[in-house]
Amino acid sequence: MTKETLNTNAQAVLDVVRSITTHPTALEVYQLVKLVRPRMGLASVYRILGHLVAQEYIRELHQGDESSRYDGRTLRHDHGVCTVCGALLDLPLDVALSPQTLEDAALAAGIELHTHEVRIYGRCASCQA
Amino acid sequence: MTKETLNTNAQAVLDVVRSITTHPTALEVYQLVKLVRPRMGLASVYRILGHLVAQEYIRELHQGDESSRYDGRTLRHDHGVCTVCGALLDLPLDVALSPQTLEDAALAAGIELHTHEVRIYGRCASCQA
DNA sequence: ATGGGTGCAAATCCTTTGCATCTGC
DNA sequence: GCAGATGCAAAGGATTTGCACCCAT
Repeated sequence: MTKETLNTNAQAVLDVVRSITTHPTALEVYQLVKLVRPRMGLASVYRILGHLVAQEYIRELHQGDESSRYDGRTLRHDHGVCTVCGALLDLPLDVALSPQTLEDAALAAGIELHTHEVRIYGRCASCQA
Repeated sequence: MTKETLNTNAQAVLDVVRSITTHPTALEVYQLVKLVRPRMGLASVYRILGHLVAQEYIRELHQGDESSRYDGRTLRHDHGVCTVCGALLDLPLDVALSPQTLEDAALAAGIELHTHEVRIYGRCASCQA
C-alpha cells in the first residue's frame, strides 16, 4: 500500500479529482482530463482511478445505483445526499457521535469496528428554491 | 404512495424479502421465489421489487458497486458492512446521535434534513475467526 | 374487451479485459 | 530490450425495456 510515484497521466487524473469538490464520476474525470491530455482513453481513466483508490490517494464513493464517484478528501468525513437532484456533498462538519455509542452498536452486531460514515438525506440548497 | 393491494406474485416476492435477514439481491430473491412460483421470470422480480420499494413495503440498499439488495425492515436503522466478506448487516442497535448534531451538520451543508443513516465498517463475526 | 401483469429476448449502461503497441529507463 | 502503461474494441454483468400473450375483471 506504499504510495508509488505517479506518472504524468496518473498525476493529471489526481489533479482533476482534487480540484473538483463535486465528486466526479469516471466519465466526468475523463472529460476533464481529456482537456489536458487529449489522447487518454476512458479505460485508462478507469485503470488509473483504480490505482489511486488502492494507494489511497483518493476515495471511491457510491450512492444508490449511480456510477462510482471519486473524492479527493481521504480523511474520514460524512456526506449529504440531495433527495431531489442526487447531489453528493461533503459535510463541512462531521456528525458528532460518541466513540462509545459506535462501539456499542458495533459490538451488538459482532463487528470489529474499523471506521464509519454518516449520510444525511434531504433537499440541498439549490433544490430548496 | 398509497399501498395498493398486492397480487400473488408480488406477495410471494415480499414474503421472501421479509423472511430473509441477509438483504438478498434481486437474483437471490428470484431464485427463492422460483421455488414457490417456478414460472416467474427475473424481469418480473425486478419489476415487482421496484413496485415494492416505491410503495415502501421494502427498502433498497446499496453497498459499494455491488448489486442492489433489499431490506424488509422499513423503519430507519443503521447498517454494518464487513470489510472482508462484504456482508451487509442490520445493526440491532441504532447508533445514537443527537438531533441537534445532525441538524448542525445539515445546516452547514445547506441541506434540509429528511433522514440519515450510519454505516459502520469492520470485520464481521464470521470473519474474525 | 380491456388493462394490467408477465415471460422472454434484446437492448442499455457502466465497467473491465484482451491484446497489440508504445514508452521510459 | 523489458516491464509497465495505454488505446481501442470487445466482453461482461446488472438492470431495463419492447412486445406479444395471458388473465382477471
